[in-house]
Amino acid sequence: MSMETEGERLAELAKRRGYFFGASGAYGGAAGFYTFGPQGASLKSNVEDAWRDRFTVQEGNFEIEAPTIMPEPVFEASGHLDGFDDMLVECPECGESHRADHLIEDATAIEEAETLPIPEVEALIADHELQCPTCGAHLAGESVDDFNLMFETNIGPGSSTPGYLRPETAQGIFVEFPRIKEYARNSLPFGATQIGRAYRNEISPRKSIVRTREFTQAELEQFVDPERDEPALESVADVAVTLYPAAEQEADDGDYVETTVGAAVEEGIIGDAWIGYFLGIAQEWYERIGVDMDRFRFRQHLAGERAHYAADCWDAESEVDGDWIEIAGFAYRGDYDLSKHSEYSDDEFTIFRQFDEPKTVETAVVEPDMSVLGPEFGGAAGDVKSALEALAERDPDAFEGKTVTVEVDGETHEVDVDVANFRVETQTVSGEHITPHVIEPSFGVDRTVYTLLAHAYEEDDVGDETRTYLSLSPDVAPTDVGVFPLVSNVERLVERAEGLVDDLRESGFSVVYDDSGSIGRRYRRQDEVGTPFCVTVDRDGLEGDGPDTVTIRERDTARQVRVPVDDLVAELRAVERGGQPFDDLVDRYDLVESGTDA
RNA sequence: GCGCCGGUGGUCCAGUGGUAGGACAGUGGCUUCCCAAGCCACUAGCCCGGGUUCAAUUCCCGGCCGGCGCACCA
Repeated sequence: MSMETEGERLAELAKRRGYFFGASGAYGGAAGFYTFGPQGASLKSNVEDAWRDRFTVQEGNFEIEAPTIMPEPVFEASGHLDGFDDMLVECPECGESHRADHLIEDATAIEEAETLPIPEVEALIADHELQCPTCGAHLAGESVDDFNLMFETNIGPGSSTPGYLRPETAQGIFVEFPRIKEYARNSLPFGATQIGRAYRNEISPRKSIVRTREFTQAELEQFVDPERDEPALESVADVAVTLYPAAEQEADDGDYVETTVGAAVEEGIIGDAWIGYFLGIAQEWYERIGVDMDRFRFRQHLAGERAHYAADCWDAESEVDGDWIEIAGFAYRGDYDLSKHSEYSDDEFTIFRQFDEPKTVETAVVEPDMSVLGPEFGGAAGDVKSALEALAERDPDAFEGKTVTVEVDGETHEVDVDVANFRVETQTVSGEHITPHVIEPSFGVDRTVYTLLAHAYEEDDVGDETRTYLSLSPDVAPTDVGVFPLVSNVERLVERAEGLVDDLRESGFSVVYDDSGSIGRRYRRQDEVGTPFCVTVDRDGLEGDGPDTVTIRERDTARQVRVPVDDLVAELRAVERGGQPFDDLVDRYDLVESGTDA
């Protein structure tokens, strides 16, 4: 085994074989941007399809596609605008970065230091002789850098309508909640999904496609009634998972907890049943698409690591080169997002929930006689009315007497109770508006692709040389099958092979035809890009007594079986899509001896 | 953003103050009935800008890109 890392081997193969490579290379490149080549684009698309099938279709959820650019108020509401506009100053002594605006707010009477221009912030640091909170070194003279992790743009001409490239796909779902809930016929629970690009102007993109400035997320926002809705936990209760709970991470001898989803929820290791449910189906999904489950875990966020709104949060992590990569996050976000958008926008982000039994409530109401209030209070009449309504709700007893007193703009006004038209009404209330809670499984598609490639990378020693192959799952492999004539100088073999290519493509397979060089070379090419099966047309198959046959070769073991041409599509379909093991073909058909072992 | 290291055909590397060589890959041809075989021919490269110099891929400075460490990852 060579000294280079998995990541380095992978990067080399990815460039050479068209999986992914740094983008815009002809112009020197741009850090943090990658192009997926023909193989990579196909693999990624297959991963997205597999995700869509599991998390949208199988769950009965709704997929949407929102814009990648949204106007500024969206991000004011979501909190991203504040969270991204950090002014950082780095300590010259200890290297620690600190929020410059916070330092100033702590040391002065200034409250919104964040809004100050940078030169002024630098001046304030010098004037007040601010020191590094970590080591006490003086920060005067250090430059203050503005870190805005969102890409900003202008919507339309001019700069009057600022917009931002979304830093996560989630906001697209939250913002459109009022529409989506109509589509869901105003009933909880329901889930909305989105697969799309998100953008973060990372300070320092790293590690190949693991941390980029433009990436693809697959997110599910599960909207639930926190008091009534429960997940179908029993369907995943027996799923075995490797958990790394916060308590174990903090313990000196902390270890993984090997358990089942059901037990973990039961024992409170997983704090919420919905989170448990999604960990369960995610576990099964990752396994199906080819993540090595010996290099996979669910890690709970530490208390300090969680976003302030998240009650419980787990990450799915995969191991590559000894590092754990976050490939998905599962957060219980409560009503945080919808409440914020309710507050900031003109729409209601609530669902009407009917009571089991209609309730009878007594409500204090006022219906002021405006024909009296108008002449009496003039321009203030409207405010007086509002004040009366507010008072009735707050303190019905205030209307006990003959007159009632309200205060408007510091002036006291007295109104006859009769004019206010106060009364207590008995109303039947059949339900209430609630803000749904949100459970958010959020998947990083690029990181998943990276994990699949890293975990699929295999090397076999064959004689003196090394056979490299990607043991990709047939579910996601870019090419389903390679088709070759055993030799290219026999016309019959070429024609039959080309005919099979057409047949297989018509049957929905992604097929590569290759007749160049030796057969071994062609097998190796397909091995290296992870094509699970190769079909070879040879003379023996056309000259036998019985029906014509071809061979099917399995990538990982290089075993071959000879199957009748007429059964080829059906057999390939079974091993490609149906999850039927190749062993089954080996049992039923003749094994073909090959010249060398593999 | 800071520090260290690096950047030569598609990929991986060697090398040089007088513009470059290998391996693998690729293309065409010959050969070839099962695992990167062989033969012939071919394609294809010094990251960008500035400086020093008669001359820079080579030396110097800056940038860009990449790797690692620190910070950042809401």
